[in-house]
Amino acid sequence: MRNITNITKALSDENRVRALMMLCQGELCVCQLIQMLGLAPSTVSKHMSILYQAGLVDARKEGRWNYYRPADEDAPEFVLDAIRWVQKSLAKDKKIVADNRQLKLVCKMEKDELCACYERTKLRNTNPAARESK
Amino acid sequence: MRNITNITKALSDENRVRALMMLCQGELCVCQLIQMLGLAPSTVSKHMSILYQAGLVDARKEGRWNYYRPADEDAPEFVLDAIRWVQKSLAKDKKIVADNRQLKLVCKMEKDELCACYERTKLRNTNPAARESK
DNA sequence: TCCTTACTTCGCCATATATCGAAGCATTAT
DNA sequence: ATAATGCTTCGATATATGGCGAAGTAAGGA
Repeated sequence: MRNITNITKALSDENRVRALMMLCQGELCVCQLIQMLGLAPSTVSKHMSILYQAGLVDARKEGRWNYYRPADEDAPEFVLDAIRWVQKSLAKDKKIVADNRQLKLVCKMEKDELCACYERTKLRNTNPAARESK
Repeated sequence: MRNITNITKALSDENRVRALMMLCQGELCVCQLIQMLGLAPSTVSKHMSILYQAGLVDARKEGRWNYYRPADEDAPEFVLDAIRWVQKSLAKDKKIVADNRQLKLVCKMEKDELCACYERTKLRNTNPAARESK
């Protein structure tokens, strides 16, 4: 029961559903998901851990990057069925189709160009005024 | 997209999932659901309206009774698939099996015996002290 | 006509969730 | 060795959700 509601809870947020659908197009690092969702890194990280806890996605660490992908074939049947249901139900969804289009562009971007999501952090750390305030 | 998350939101609460699974055993009135879930009438009513808004259940009014049942064949495919997924995934769930057992007993109960859920209300209305306090 | 019944709606409260920025933690680059 | 990068964890806050009881409503019965 809890297994099932963990899945439905995980899928009850639009941004998490978008993330899962994007991963169905291919493995992505958190950087790319941040770019695509337009949310703070900490928020995206939280979303991914919820999807992970529900068993809907797998994770892989390579150097500094964390890559996520949908749960693979040896996941429980009810997990795979849930993923298939979302995929089937949203295949033609306007927002999802737009995401997939945008995703292709993001996947072509270089890593340093991509991680513009951290620009604010960079600015703060290299800003003398900000440093003084510590 | 919203259609889909309305469904996952509706299914993200254990009591609503239990209710839906019970309805899969056959149409039930709110009275019976209150008895089975052990929640306040207002709470159960709210839960049913959420399931209804998501399209997961249909409703029928007969006299004073409101009967609910799972969405039928002419509902959208993604709704039917969602119901089938829950049914399949929870067919052997301990809590659901126990519910189904208990449900058989509840279905045999008489209506007045059943609506013990309103006892507190009855007591309040027939209690002179309570009346005076108005 | 007035009461009871079977709900639903409303208003409230406690808890859960989504979001952010700050700080922490590995890993890689300088 | 130190700094930067990519991400996670923490703490705070605003909003959403689940729960209840009181009050409202519509139907049937006395």
